Amino acid sequence: MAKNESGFFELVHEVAKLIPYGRVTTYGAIARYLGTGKSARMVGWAMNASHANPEIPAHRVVNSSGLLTGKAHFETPDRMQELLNDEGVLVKDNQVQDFKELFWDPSKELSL
DNA sequence: ATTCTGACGTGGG
DNA sequence: CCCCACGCCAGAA
Repeated sequence: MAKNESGFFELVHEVAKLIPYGRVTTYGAIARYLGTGKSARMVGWAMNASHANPEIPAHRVVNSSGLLTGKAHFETPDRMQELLNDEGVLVKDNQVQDFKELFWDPSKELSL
């Protein structure tokens, strides 16, 4: 693993796997951490490949608003909220409660 | 090479 | 609060 995969996914996947239990992050935060900057779309897109990597908690990745935008891409639309709820992350109307507190910024946490 | 599409982000009306 | 447009860049057809 960690064999310098030139693939953009690999970078996103590794960061996603670093997301602590019961925490959430945003596409933009990951994109920023990778240096992609504004290309937050690429992050979400890379998450599409996460289907091949069950170790990647895509449910912990939400948009800047804390909305479960990618829930539609899960096995079932309710699966994402279900998983988050199981981790202690309260979700209401596709929106993460206390998102600000649960927000885990890689470029910030990993930078310490 | 060209075109299109995105699980986004930010800003403006 | 809602809707629209632009930027951004990597990969697939």
